[in-house]
Formats: sequence, C-alpha cells, structure tokens
Amino acid sequence: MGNSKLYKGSLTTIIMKLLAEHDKMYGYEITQKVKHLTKGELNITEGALYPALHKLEAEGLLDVEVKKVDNRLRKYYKLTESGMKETVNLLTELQQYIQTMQHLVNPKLSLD
Amino acid sequence: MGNSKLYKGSLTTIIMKLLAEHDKMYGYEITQKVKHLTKGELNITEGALYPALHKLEAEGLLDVEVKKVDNRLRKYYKLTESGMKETVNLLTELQQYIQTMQHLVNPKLSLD
DNA sequence: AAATATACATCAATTTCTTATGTATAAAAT
DNA sequence: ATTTTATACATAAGAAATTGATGTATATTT
Repeated sequence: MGNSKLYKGSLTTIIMKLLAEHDKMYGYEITQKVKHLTKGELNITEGALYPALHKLEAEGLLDVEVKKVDNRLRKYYKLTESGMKETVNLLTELQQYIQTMQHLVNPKLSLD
Repeated sequence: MGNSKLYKGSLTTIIMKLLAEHDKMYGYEITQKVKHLTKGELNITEGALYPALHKLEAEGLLDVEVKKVDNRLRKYYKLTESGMKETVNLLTELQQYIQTMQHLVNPKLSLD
C-alpha cells in the first residue's frame, strides 16, 4: 500500500470508513477513491484488497451484490448493521492510536 | 502490542524515537518507558521487541553495548549515525501517515 | 494492433507480531 | 523459608496482513 510500514493494519479501517460514507462501492472503485483522496500517496493493491473484502464479508460486516455494468462484472459491497457498529469501533481505535503515537513521538506536548 | 491492529508496523518507529531522546536504553527499559508514557495503553511484548532490536542492529541502525548491573545482564542500544538519519525518515513517515489517515477518515475537513 | 484501463481473483513468499516457553538473578510477599 | 513478582535476556511455532506476481476477461485509447 503506502511507502511506509505504518499502513500495515489500516486497510480494514479505510475500507469500512469509505463504505460508511458512500453506502455501496465495488473493489476497483475503492482503490481509485483512495488514490484520489490521498493524491497518490496510498495505492491499495488488489492482492491486499480482495482478500480483505472477502474476509469482511465472511465476518458478516459487509454484504455483497453482484452487478453487470457495460458487460463487466462488479461486486458492490455495503456495510451490514454489525459492520456499521464495527466501523465506529475502528474509527475510535484510529483516534486512540494517533493520540498515543503523538504522545510517544512528541512528549514535549504532554505531561511526562 | 496495542489492542488495535493499527500498531502493526509502528514498533520500529517507537524504538528509534525513544533512542533519539534517551541516547541509550536497554530492552526492558524500553518496554517500561512505553508502558508509562502511554499509561498502559501500549505494552510491547518481549517476543516483538527483542527480534526488532536484533534486526535494527543487523541493519546497522543500532549499536549495542553489554553491561552487567547488579549481577544482571543489560544490553544497551543506541542509534548509529545512519540510525539517526533513519529516525528522521520514520518520524516524517509517521506524520505523513497520520495526515493521510485524517484525510481519509475526516474528509469534511479537507478539499474533496 | 498494441497498450492501457477496468474488474475480478488467487497464490507463494515475506514481514510483523502473538503466545508460549526457557534461563537466570533480585526483591517482595506470604 | 518459600513462593511470587520484577528484572533481563532469548527463541520458536503459528497467525495475520501484505507484497508482488500471475491469470482471466472486456472496453477504451493510442
């Protein structure tokens, strides 16, 4: 994905958040959306994305709906009820992660 | 380490930054420092820490000096020249990561 | 006609981390 | 006096996430 190892572990959070905003998206669309939103900083590879989507579906966090558009196959994913709840958790964890890392990396701004 | 998968990939950054601040530290000291700085949020396990330190040493980013204190062994690690440069890169990458994730997660605050 | 873009997928290998286990000394608690 | 906790290192099997390569197929652009 990114040029930095830090992106390891954040793919699920990214997918879920995009789906929380856009209701339903297909895989390729997600890769393009992320590329544009990050101005090329982050390029999700297919080898990471598709297995991640399949796993989220298997866990019941995503529902899938197959459509044929322009004679090409698309798999539209959307959050389930439980997926919406999990998205809230993931976003909370992201904020917590960022705060913790800021503390560690910028201790001058905290009280230690 | 943390309760969230997001911490995957950040151990090296944490170690290097602590060594940039404290000149020399030993493994156990690092685990305790992180625990205190994060108020228990982040607990680095030995199974993650020691292999990470060995790898950084093998890469020439850390130097090691063994000392016996109170009849117990300690391995003090410190940044090499190249380790200091790499630390700057890692911290830049962390800031970039945080910015990118904020963009993705809080698109309202950005220009898309 | 060839190359690029769209759209899915899988798979071997790599990296990172977890969890368990092991050794050894010192200090604290029962 | 003995057990537990803390200090201090280490490795190793397995899990999980990702990389990078490869494959199929259609549509569009050069």
